[in-house]
Amino acid sequence: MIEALLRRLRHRVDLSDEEETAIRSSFSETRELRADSLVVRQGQPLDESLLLLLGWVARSKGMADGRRHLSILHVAGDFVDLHGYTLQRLDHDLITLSDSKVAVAPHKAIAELTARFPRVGCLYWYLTNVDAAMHREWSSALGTCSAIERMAQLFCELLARLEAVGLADSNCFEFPLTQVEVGELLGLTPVHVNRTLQELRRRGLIEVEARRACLLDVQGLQTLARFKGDYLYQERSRS
Amino acid sequence: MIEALLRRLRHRVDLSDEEETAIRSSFSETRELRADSLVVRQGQPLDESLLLLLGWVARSKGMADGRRHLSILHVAGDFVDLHGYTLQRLDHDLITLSDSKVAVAPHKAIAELTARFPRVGCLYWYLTNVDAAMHREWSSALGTCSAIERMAQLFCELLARLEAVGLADSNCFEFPLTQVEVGELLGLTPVHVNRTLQELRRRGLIEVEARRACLLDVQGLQTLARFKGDYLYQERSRS
DNA sequence: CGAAGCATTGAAGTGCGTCAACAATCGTGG
DNA sequence: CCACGATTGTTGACGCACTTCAATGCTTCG
Repeated sequence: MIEALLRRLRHRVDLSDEEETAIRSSFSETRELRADSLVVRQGQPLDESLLLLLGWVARSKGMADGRRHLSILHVAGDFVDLHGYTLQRLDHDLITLSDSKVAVAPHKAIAELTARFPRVGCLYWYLTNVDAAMHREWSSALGTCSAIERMAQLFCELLARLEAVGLADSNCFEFPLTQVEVGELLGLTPVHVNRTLQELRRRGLIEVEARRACLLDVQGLQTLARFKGDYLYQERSRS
Repeated sequence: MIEALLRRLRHRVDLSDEEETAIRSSFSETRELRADSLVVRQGQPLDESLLLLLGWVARSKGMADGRRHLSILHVAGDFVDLHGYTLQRLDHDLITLSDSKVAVAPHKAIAELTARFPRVGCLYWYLTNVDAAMHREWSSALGTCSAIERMAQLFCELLARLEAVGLADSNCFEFPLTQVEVGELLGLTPVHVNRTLQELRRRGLIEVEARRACLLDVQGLQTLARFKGDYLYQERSRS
C-alpha cells in the first residue's frame, strides 16, 4: 500500500517508471504498530523516516504540565516524519491513534534517491512544505476561530485529504479518534468537544458515531469553517 | 548582508568556499521595501524567493471576516518564502512590519544551486523544516497556553533567533511591532495584549518601550513560557 | 497645529474551562 | 453467556480568562 503515496505524488507531477521504481525500493521493510503506542520519541536521533500505510498517527507535543497537544493528524499515504531527514531529531512525539502499519525509508536510501532523482527530492521537499502549511493553517485557526469553526474545519480537511487517497466514501470515512483526542487537536476540553459535536449534529451538518464520521452537509461545514483547501496544495504542479 | 544567512548555515554545517560562492551568486538583486507593504500576495504564482536582509516581515493569513493572523515573524537571515520554491504559490500574504531589504533568489538559480550542491539543497530543505517546527510550536502554544505564557514565549524565541544572527545585545533588541500586531501574532485583542504586557512589566520580566524590547529576567521568562529552544534546531548537524 | 495612529483604562459580557457526577459502551475473563 | 472494570461519552452548575465596547491620553508627523 505504498500506492497511497504514489497516488498523491502522481497527482502532483508525472513520475517516470524509473522514479517510481526507485521510490518503491527506497523502503527497506514494513512494521505493524499497536494503537496508542509511541512510534518516535521527541529528541531521539533518527536515521530513518516512516511512511504511513494504514491507520492513524499524530504528532504530539507534551506540554510539561501534563497536558499535550496533537499538532497534526496523519493518514495513509503521509510521511509522518520526513522532516526528520533534515532535522535529525524531532521536537515532538509520534504516536499511533489506531492500529497502524508503516514502511521504513532509511535516511541513507532517501539521500541516494534524491541525489539520483532531484525531481523526487523536490517532491519530498514539497511534502514537508505541505505539512508546514497545515501547521500554519491550524495555528491561525487556533488563534482566531471559535470551537465550532475549528471542529468544522477539522472534518472538512480530513474529507479532502482522505478523498485524495481514496479513503472517503460519499462524504464518510473511518474516524477512530476519541473526544479527548479531538480536544487535544483543537485545543479544547473533552467536555466542550462533546457539546460542540452535539451542536454540529443539531444543525444537521455531521454525524459522528462509533468510529465513523459522515459529513451530511459539506457545503454548510465549509461555509461555517470558511474552508478553502488551498493550504493543502492538492493541485497539479505547473511545469 | 547575506552574512546573516551564511552565519546560520555555517553554524549548522561547514560550507566549502565553492558552496558559499554559489549561494552568494544565486541572488540576482536586492530590493528595498517600505513598512506595511505587501511583499507577496496569497496565491500569486512565484518564480523567485526572498531572503530578508534587514527589517521585519510577517506571514499573514487573512481570515475572511476581516481579521488576520500573523503566523510567523521573520528577521534578517530568514528566507521569507523559500517554501514557495516547491509550493509555487503561498497560502498567505507576506507583509513588511518595518522598512526592509531583501535579496532575490530566482527559482531557476535555486534549482541550479541545489542540483550542483545537494548538501546546500538539504540545508535549504532544513530551513523550511525549521519554519514548519515554529508553526508547529505556535499551534501548540495557541492551543494550550495562556496569554501571558504565549507572550513570554514570543520574547524568548525572538531573543534566541536574534542572538543567532547578532541582532541582540545583552538581552535587548529592536522590536518594531505595535500591540495590535502582537495581538495578531498571539491570537489576542490589542486590549489584552496591553494588559498582559503590563503584567510582564509588573513582574520585572521585561521592558518594552518605543521600538525596543529588553528582557530583564530571561530565566524567569523561560520558566513562565516553559521555553526550551529545541524547536529552533540551532544545534550543529551531526555528520 | 491638527489629524491619525497607538497606548491605556474601565465596565460589562461570554465562550470555554473546571469540577463533579452519571451513563453507555467495550473488552476481557470466568 | 454473563459479570466486571475500564474507557469513553454525556450532562449540569459555576467560574474565569479573555473579549467587546467605549472613552481618553499620548505620540508622531505632515
